[in-house]
Amino acid sequence: MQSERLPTLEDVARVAGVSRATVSRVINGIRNVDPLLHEQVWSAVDQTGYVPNRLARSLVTRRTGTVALVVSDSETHDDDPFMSRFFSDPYFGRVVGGLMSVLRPAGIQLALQMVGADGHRRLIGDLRNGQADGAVVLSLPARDPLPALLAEAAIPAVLIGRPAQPVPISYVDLDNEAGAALAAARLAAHDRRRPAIISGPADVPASVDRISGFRRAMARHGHPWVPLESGNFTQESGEQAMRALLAAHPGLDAVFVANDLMALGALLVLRDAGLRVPQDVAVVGFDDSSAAVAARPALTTVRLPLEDMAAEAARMLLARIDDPGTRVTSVIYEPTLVVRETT
Amino acid sequence: MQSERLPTLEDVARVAGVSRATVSRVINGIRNVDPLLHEQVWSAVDQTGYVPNRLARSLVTRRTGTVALVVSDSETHDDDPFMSRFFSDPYFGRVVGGLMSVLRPAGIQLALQMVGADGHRRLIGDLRNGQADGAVVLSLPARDPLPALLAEAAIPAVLIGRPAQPVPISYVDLDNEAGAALAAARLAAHDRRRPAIISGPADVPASVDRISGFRRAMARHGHPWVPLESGNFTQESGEQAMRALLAAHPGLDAVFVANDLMALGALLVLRDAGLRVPQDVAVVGFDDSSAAVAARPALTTVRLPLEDMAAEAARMLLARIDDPGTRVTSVIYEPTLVVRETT
DNA sequence: GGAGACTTGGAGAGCGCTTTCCAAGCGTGG
DNA sequence: CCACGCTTGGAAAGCGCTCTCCAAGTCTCC
Repeated sequence: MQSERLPTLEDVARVAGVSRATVSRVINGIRNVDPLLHEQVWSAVDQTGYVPNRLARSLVTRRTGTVALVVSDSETHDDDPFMSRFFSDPYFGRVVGGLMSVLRPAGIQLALQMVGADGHRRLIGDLRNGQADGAVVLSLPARDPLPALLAEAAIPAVLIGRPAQPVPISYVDLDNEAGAALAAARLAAHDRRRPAIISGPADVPASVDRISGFRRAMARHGHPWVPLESGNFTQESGEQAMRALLAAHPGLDAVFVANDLMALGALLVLRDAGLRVPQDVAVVGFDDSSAAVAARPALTTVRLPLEDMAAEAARMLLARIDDPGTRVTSVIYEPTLVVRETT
Repeated sequence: MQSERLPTLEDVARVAGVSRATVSRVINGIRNVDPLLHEQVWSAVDQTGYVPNRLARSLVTRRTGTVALVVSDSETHDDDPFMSRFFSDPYFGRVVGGLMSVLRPAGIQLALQMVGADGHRRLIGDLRNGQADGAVVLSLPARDPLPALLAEAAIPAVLIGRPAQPVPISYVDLDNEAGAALAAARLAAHDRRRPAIISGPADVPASVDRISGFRRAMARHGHPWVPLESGNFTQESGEQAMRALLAAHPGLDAVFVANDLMALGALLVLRDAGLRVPQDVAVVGFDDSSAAVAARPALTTVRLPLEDMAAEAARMLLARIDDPGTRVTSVIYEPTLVVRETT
């Protein structure tokens, strides 16, 4: 890597018999260059095997051709195993896939940035002086100061998921309330009378919305109150919640679970309890992740088009980078219900 | 982001009343600086809110503090949906998690690089002139030219998974043969007499080893030949393979499946065919991914300690970056069998 | 045929940082 | 008391690139 010196613009210029500036013009596709020289330069580039040095270029253009995927988790620390759990969750992969689908064709790199309780200041600093042109933020904890800091520093950024406190930053999200209502409607239509909820953490916006959406819709269908047990989006927590629910409300005949992984856990517990799904208890999940298809019985679930959302976030970010004057906007996706075997 | 100019070394120097060089020394922790000045400099840093510009620093030091995670897939193109499938596979997340566990404490960034059929040359160029200090390579296709190119360009790199052709590059891998043998032993011990294999693509080294390891071990146990059907590591392909196997060998009583996702598919098909697992047919998977625990019945599987492997790869890479003279070495992990309900 | 407008190439000044080289300041021993 | 060696700070030369100026050359039109 450091062995012999790599060819530079200067070298190309020498071989082509022109000045550095001319080579730069040709390479960056600026007109006003004699076709003949144009030709000469390219052949010199071939000859020398020249590749522009991105660092040097970025230093002057103030553009890196990189965006950061910031995974913010101000509540845990570096040695916390939570992070690895997060990465193996399908959620992370879907987001990366979605981002890549628009970033890659645009020739933009994705840099992964994790930031814990302390790193905020540092992150902002790095971002500001050219680590990346902008950031897509996956903000995990409820009261994360990061979105506000980003807005304040005027760093182009797009959040995936609505921030807990209103902040002047663009975001993409799903209409979680509507999604939950969809689930409720399905359950009510099949005449379930004793529904329950397994929710996510009580302080995450998405979680809150799913709960209120479900409860509100159920109220409309004549069930003013729905018991709730909350988990943390892992399969294991889903199992625990299901057990607790079963103990407290043995007669329940429907469960709305705030994500598929927890629903998977719930399914296992129901099975172990000798309850048939969907005959005895109907289950609706949320996300439509690969887990939903893999589940037995296959899970009816609210589709969260995460890949599309991430792709849209990437597009919004790119637009904002191109023109910082772009207005702060948010895109809310409409959920759909994917009916499979558990309802 | 571009609004007002960020403080530079120069600014700090002015505030502290010393020269640029001195500030640089203090910041980079070089001795030989009067404690008094030392103090003054740091307070000036605080005062100005100075953050060193990584780009400028990298340009001169030739160190970026970034390593690339290269996902190489020379056989598909940009618009191929294969990639998104890959990202949602737990495999990707586990690797990222493992890498991060050592990179993050070391203060090193991870940049995601995807490279398709054409991008090799460009990638090498970018890597050579300082996109990253080194690369961890996830090489998907069988005859990928990338490892050889990296070796030739003398770029610090570590592969995850043995390359198809021998190449002078370090790698981490699992002893796939031994893993398959473990599965075979388990099956034989439970007196299964009609085993079958669902393998991965025939040209991927890991796949080949798992097949030969299983067959060899089974031969030792008195089953000289084992029928095989191959898939592509997706759940769906697992289903297809299982169906084909069932059609061709209705009497089979054991299946060794080359990864958990395909095993999940196999399980579903067996269930639909009215076969009980493990009573009628025993199933052993490979990977010990989250899918194995989620499966019903829970999947007996060969554990692939991917997080550990990725972490080790990161450590090896870091060592090699620090001292390019480090010898090319490979670390082979020993597999273990995780017994659950399917055997 | 010459002045003005336009095209095209080159010189050079940085972008923000590190690091070598040098000079000044200090203490010591002869 | 002066020569010598050591410590410590500063000046300046780049790292590889872009891009603004400016000069030279070409063309057009009166």
